[in-house]
Amino acid sequence: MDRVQDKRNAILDATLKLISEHGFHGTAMSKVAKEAGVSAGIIYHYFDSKDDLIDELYITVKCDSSKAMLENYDQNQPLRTQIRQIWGNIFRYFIKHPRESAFLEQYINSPYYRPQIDAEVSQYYAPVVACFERAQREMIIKDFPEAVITTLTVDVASSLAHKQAAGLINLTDELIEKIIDALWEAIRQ
Amino acid sequence: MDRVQDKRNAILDATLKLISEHGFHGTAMSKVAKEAGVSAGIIYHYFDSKDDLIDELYITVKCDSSKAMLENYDQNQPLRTQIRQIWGNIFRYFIKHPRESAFLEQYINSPYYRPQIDAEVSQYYAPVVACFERAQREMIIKDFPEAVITTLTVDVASSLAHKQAAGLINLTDELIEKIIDALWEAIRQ
Amino acid sequence: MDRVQDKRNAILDATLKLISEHGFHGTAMSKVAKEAGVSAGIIYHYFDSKDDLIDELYITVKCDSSKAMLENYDQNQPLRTQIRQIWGNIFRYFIKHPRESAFLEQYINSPYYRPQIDAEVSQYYAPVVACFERAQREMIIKDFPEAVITTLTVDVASSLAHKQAAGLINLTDELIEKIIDALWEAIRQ
Amino acid sequence: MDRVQDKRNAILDATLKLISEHGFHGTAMSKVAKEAGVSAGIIYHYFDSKDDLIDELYITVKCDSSKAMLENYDQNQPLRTQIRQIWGNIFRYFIKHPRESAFLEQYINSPYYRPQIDAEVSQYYAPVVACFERAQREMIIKDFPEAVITTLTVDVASSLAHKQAAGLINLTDELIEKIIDALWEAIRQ
DNA sequence: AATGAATGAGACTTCATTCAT
DNA sequence: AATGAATGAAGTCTCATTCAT
Repeated sequence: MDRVQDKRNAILDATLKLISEHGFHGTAMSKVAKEAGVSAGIIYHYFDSKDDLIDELYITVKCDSSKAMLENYDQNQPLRTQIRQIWGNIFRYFIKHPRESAFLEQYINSPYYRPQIDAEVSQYYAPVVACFERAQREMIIKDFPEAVITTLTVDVASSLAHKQAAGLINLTDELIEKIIDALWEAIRQ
Repeated sequence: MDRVQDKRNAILDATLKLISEHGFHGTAMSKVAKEAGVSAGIIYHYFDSKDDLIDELYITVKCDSSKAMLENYDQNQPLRTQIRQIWGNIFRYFIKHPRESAFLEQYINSPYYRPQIDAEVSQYYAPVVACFERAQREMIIKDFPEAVITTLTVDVASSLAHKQAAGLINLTDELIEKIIDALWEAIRQ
Repeated sequence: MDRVQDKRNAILDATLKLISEHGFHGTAMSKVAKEAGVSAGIIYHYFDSKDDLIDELYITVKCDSSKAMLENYDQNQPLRTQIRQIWGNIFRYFIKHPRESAFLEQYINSPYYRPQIDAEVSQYYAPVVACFERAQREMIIKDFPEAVITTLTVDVASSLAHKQAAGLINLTDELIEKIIDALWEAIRQ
Repeated sequence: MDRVQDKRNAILDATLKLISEHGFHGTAMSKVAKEAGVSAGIIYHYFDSKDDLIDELYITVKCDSSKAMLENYDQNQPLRTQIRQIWGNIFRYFIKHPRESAFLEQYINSPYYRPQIDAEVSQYYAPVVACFERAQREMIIKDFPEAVITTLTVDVASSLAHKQAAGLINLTDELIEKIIDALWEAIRQ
């Protein structure tokens, strides 16, 4: 069982590495196999197809990032503190995981992405969504649609992390704090 | 002369349409030719390779969008008005041009993108950059690096337009105004 | 193992046949595949490219012909007998193997040929070279550079075999003997 | 008329240069046009096809080399002197004209070559052939078929010139004299 | 005579997927 | 569960040749 999961994960890791570096098109299944240290054929034992492998990778990364968003999350803190904690987590996650960041951006902007796939991972986001909804009900933040909130949080963080990885910016802790301050000003009421 | 540009543009248009719908990998040169109503071979008369075609399309779209940013731009208005005008232009451009929006996002997040290519189009951005720099010198907006400003303007607008095109959000004029208000709060000093 | 070599050899054989008949340009990879009874893709499992396939074929044929040169070669015989034996072997080889002969001539006179590639097969020629060098040291034959000796042996034989294959000449055993006699007169001291 | 011949010759020259350097396959008609300073279309005004162009080039080069063979040829000299003169001419021609030499070798060893094409140029060879036939009748040289004589003269010279051009040998005047001496020993009776 | 844009067949090569072992 | 040779469709690109101008 464990060994099985190891091999499956090795394949996912190899795929993540190669796609983040060379894109979907630049990532041949044979290269995934070599990078993962397995045979080309066995990938099809764990995944139905290349598309399925990529979808599964998306779900895996999305789950990981969702969990990372809630690190040190404390519902007893003031909502402003909670939201800032989530933001900080998002920023740190993407900066620490440039591969995941690059992969997610590619995936979401590619024809692979179908909104319905997010239904499978929405449960992991639930606490985050709930937190923002509560803040809206309590009129602490503005009444934007969820998609706008996501843009101002996940997408901004991912975009900045991407620029960091490309060397276009140097995101120090201090700068991150300033950006979080700014974003807070944007959504607070 | 005119005819030559017409054919070149027909190829670029076809490429834009197909890539925005089916991605880089899903866009075969033979399909571009068919969509543009030309033979497969002639594409290579106008462009060195598929990569070159895509790079040229990026530059073309980037120029168009840069020009659109400065529509009705009036340097005699207050800086706050100038910046809000630019933002409005960006939002409207991406919403009106979902193909360009989708293409740009795919391009930037793909291995095709190399920061150096932006050097070729930076001149078109110059007035926008100058506007924000002036606002920073006059201490009207916060002293963020340019990349952060770009994220909070172009990237946010592009991301929202993308969600609009996917049906995840309904960007009314009123909502756009509210988002611009919020972003202004984020960067104002 | 054996099967692997079989398939590789089938590809080399098919290439030899087609190139000797239709030239490099007239030999498409798809035709090689059909002639060899394999799929088009598998050729690239055994060879990097068409160029590599052709280079490998050259090395293979060169090795074969080198070995053939030394058939019944006996170092204890007088040097004159040794040299005549080698010449006879060369003539017989090229006449018996018109495909190899035609291929070698095409290859050597094409842009494929780079002198350095012969370094890989020079070891097989070593005994032949050594034999002629000994004959030069013992002042039995003239002191020509190696390239001249090669021309008067391999190249003349190849050229004659080519004409034989084209029906321009009828190389009987008797005529071959006479030509060998003549060549011996040319190089003897 | 003159201008017409100039353009035709420019095309032939360009073809000779490119084929001698890059082979038949590496010589596209568009490159010939560019090298000759003419448009791609006009080539088909002077030649029926690429194959025809190459055949015409062969005939042209063959005529030139045939004429060169007879330079300073004097029927009143002893036959031995006449033959040595021809040989010297051949050697000098090929060494001075490496492009022609390289082209001829490629052509003859390619599927382009059909023995019948030589019928068109045989008239130019006639004096040379006649010279060797006379020498055979007078029993000054051995009674080899014409093809063998050609091999020992034209082919040997061409082969050596080719090696000279490739830097594999240094054909000094002295060495050429020695090779001619050797070849004379080969065919003399 | 001349141009060079245009055509389209066909070349080389890649790669997702299968299957005998 | 695993291998990796094998398939063959499909992709990018080239180029001999044509033709409107």
